[in-house]
Amino acid sequence: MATNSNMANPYRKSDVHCMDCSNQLCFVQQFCSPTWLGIINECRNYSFFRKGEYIFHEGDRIFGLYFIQQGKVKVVSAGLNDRMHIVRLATDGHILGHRGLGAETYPVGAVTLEDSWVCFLDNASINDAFINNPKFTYELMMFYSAELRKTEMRLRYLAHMTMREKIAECLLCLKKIFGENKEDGSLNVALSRQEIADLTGTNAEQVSRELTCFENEGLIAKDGKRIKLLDSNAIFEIIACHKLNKELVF
Amino acid sequence: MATNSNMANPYRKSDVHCMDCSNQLCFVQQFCSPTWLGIINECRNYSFFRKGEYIFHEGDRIFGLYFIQQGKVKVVSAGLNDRMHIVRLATDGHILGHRGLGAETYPVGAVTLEDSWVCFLDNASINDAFINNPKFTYELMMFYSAELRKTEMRLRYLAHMTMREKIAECLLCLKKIFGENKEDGSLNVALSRQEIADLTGTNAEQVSRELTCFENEGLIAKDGKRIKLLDSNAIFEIIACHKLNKELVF
DNA sequence: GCTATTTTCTGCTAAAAAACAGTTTTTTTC
DNA sequence: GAAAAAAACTGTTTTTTAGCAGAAAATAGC
Repeated sequence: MATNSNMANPYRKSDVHCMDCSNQLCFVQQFCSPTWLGIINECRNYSFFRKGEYIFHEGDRIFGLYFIQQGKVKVVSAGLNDRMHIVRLATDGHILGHRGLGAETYPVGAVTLEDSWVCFLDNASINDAFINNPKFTYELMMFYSAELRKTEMRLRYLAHMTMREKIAECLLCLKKIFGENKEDGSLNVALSRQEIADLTGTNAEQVSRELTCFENEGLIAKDGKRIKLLDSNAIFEIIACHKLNKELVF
Repeated sequence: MATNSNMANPYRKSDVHCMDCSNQLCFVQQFCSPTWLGIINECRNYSFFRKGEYIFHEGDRIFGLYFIQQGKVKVVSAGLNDRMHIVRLATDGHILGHRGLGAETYPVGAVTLEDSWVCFLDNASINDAFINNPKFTYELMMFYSAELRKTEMRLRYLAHMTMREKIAECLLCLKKIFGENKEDGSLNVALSRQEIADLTGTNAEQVSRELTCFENEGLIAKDGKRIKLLDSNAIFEIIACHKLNKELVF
């Protein structure tokens, strides 16, 4: 519930034109026509969020779509007695606030895991972009369909895996989404034990215990929140019995 | 693993033109131009699947998209030692085989829960339809985005709910998807205890036990596979503590 | 309509996971 | 750099869930 000037008034122009944006993964940059890129550049809002701030809250009215220009975000949903569930993790080029049309409210909230720069496009602009950029609409459809498939697979894994397996799967997912540090090889994201628990549907104690096990088995090295996967193949072996599609999930 | 003539050669023409199809929920009928409806009517394949038959198997190559004209289908994924997981349930107007483009394989299989009639459109036709019907592409994008949101919510529930809660949620979902019989008020779908277990991520014994509890508490009436919800509100109360969005899930 | 087969139910036991509690370590704040 | 606060760790207890087994009921086959 942190307040900052950007939340109250998250409408700031970027000095950089969409055409010159460093984020090559942005759907707008990739699939909108040059003409439209200019239009979108004018109507978009660029804002900065400090670590731990809400980009939007669960229950907020939907005004448009958010594109992560640079940063790391967790998409959360409030659960039983203050318990949070992390629905999804997102980083550079990812989209937040699916289905930014109509007068509905967000079923989830979005909180930054570290300082992040986010572009915002309101419903009207997005709608115009859809009408005038069939390629953009098509690619977004393909993106959602791929995301749906991935989420359906995760649903299956979470329903049938043990704690140990879920935590192993989580570590591989974190590697896939955020990558590893080039210098020391540790995961490019620092989550608390509680956040890993919120992600896997267990509790912080269990995560702590299991990570200690993994370390004793030589699968990982840990230094506080920084975790390094020493043997990804061996970690994958833990969940291999579920016959999951490596290309699909990781 | 049943074999029938339709599986080997599921290419049969329907006597009914797409324009006159009784399924008003079909995306093609709703959002393609009249001209394109004629083209699609010519290139689609209409086939019949008896109860328990596979429409496609996990790992099959993707050749196109399936539209359920009439029937009930479970989308499944094989798990640990013969255990199945039901990823999703589908009925009239629903789409099977997301992302029917490219040379990938299905991450899931589809099995009919009862006799069903299914339309099939191959990749090339679907692609042509996308290019020439922006409205169709747009609506499909919206559909996937809504499905994604629903699946993300389900992911959250399954991660944090107890067995009792999961089974309660499942019953309400079944009511939402298949509706209730007008005559006796029972759910319009007959799943085995094992299938309910595959849907909720538990086992048949647990489901049996919990349904007996629900019956003793006056929440449901059951007669074999036919289940009747006697007090939907009381069932919802079981999961109300998870603060789930009633409109979103049910 | 009877028999065989499958499904469902229910009690019991074993295993897994959650909850609690207290200690240690790390991080934050002044 | 010390004190306070937060996070992480670890042992123990309690609760929940899974697995097994056998009886009862329902369904299918002849």
